[in-house]
Amino acid sequence: MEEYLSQLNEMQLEAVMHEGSPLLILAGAGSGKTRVITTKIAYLIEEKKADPYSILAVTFTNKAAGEMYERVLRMSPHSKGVMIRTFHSFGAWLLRRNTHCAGLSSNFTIYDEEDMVTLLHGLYPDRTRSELKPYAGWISRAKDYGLHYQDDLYSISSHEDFPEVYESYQKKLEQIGSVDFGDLILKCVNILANYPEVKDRIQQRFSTILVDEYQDSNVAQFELLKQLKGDDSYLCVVGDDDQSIYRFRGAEVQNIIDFPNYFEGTTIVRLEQNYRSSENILAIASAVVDHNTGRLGKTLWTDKKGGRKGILKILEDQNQEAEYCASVLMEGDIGETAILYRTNAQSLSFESLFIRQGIPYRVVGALRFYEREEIKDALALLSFLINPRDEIAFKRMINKPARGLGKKSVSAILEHQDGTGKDLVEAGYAAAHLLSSKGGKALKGFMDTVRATLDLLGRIDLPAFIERVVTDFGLIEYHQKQDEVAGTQKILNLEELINAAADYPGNLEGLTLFVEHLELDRAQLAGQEDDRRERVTLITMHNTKGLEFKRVIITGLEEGLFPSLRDGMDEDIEEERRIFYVSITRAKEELYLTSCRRRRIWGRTMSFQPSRFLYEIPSDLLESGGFSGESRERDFSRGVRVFHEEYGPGVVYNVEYQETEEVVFVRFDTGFAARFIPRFSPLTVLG
DNA sequence: CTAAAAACAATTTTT
DNA sequence: TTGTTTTTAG
Repeated sequence: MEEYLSQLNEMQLEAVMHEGSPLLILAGAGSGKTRVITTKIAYLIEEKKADPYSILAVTFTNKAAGEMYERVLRMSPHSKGVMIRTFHSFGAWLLRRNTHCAGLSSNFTIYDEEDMVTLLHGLYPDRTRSELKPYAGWISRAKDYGLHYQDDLYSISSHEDFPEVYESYQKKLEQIGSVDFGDLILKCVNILANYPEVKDRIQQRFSTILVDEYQDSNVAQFELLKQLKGDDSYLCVVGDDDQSIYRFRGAEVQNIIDFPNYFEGTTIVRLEQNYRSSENILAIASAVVDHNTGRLGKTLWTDKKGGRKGILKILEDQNQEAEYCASVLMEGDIGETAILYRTNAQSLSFESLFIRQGIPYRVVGALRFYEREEIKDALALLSFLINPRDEIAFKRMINKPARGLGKKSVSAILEHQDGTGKDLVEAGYAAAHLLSSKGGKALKGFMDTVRATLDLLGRIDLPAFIERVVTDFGLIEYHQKQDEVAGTQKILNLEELINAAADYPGNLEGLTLFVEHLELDRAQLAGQEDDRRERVTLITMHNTKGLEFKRVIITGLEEGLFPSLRDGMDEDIEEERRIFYVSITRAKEELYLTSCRRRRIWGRTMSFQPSRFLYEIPSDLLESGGFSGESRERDFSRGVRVFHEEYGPGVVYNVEYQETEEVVFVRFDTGFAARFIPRFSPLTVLG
């Protein structure tokens, strides 16, 4: 322990040794905050003889939780049993142990946003999924803010019918016996608030609570923290307002500012020495984030003087961008390089080039394994076995593959179930006689398979069980055909799913846990081989939080893509800028920035201007000089004001390329819209 | 009821 | 452009 403590600087040591009052650590990027937390946990156990079971540490991704646990285990031999989880996974844990307080059955399943939309669609069949999608978003957001359907929801959505949609959604969800992500937090808050005996038990168990990435906690999570902290509990949170990048998900920076107000006597420790990046890279990051207002403000410094300047490259299109990245990879350590992008879809051009050139890569959390059709199918079957009231899972799988049970059969079963409190297996058997003899037989067959497979649970190991499930319900055969027709590899994915179950016990608890982990962790199976050496990392900017690489290439620095422009509110731009800040500060030694003039989106080639962020980097920090000081180029691009001799002033709302010809779409102030080929038409850009 | 055709949705970021 | 869902014709 001595050795670990001796590696810390003065402020870090203060944070580790601190005890008593609540502690707020304001930790800049690369200032060793994870080291501080892990050392603090190890110190509590080894030096202060704290019981590992009394310590709860909360992080924001499962990956971070796993890494933190590993590190603690390495430092402290007695630390087995420390609970390190994400907020949501902790919520699921607490909820499963107290289902009776929340009106849930013990084996609830967890719905993601797609399932939410499906449920809403079942409730409002006349509306399209895309009409209902915003409602799902608003419900999630409302829950992030701790709001129930009885509360004033105007701040979430001013839509007249939102409260009633939320209400019917919530009631349906509870009837089915499932929860969504928001419920994992909200229901816990309710239980702790309404059941003092549960609250006492939990507060007594977790006398020490630590929260990482506190700037990304939302209001509901803050409420949960307040409930969890007893009079004698020790609470320590670590955060950086400049790295708050989940506002869209309800993250509330205000939580940091409010922390000392709510928890009286809070001690604040600042960590401002950066151990990761060179002086130049840090200067770029600081220059950029300086453009934000409303920061708590802190000055990062490093003793790694100088270093290489940033390298900015303007490319024609995404293919050139990928080729440029490949050339950068060739001249350095591939395993220590990461390619960052704003949207998952951007990984495609890199992947296809790297496959052709044989460059080894790994994609972090992309094309979400668990969102694939076959995986969701298998998961739906398993969910239905766990919770036979799960209507969403039931509807998805009852006629897949086709067994002659269509809409009519489904509504017959549901009607039969209505109000009886029966689960869908009972209701299915009971409703079988209402169908045609063929349909009744098929329905009984399905339900028999349900019972027969459930009977196997506990007798064979979990991978074998899941294999039986996907085989016996005909899923393997179904997707095998699909594979042959479409040349996909769905069977391979199903096999991967089966293998992933190997670490779980072959009983109902094991199965429930397995499904829960898949639901809570999108990246579960995607990044299996974790050895970083020899592979370049392809990753979204959001996913890089907490990671570091010698060389970082930030791609797609184009206005409209990054910053992503939706409605262009200032607050949104500031969040985008923080995302840029997070991205830059991942780099230890070299930072590359690329921007394309054209990019193919949805099969259409669109023209882009360089990101405004590039103009915020001082020229002397970039090797080839930068844009700063230059005024942004005035050319035909989205949002630019133009003038036409005949139609007057207007705004460009789109630019496309047809072959090599630039086509500009203009909406004039009169309301008239038209397209022009600038080479031929009298269109001028207004200054 | 099934299979083919047409319509629709996706590209912001994630637990 | 791509894959999935809904509509339609048989």
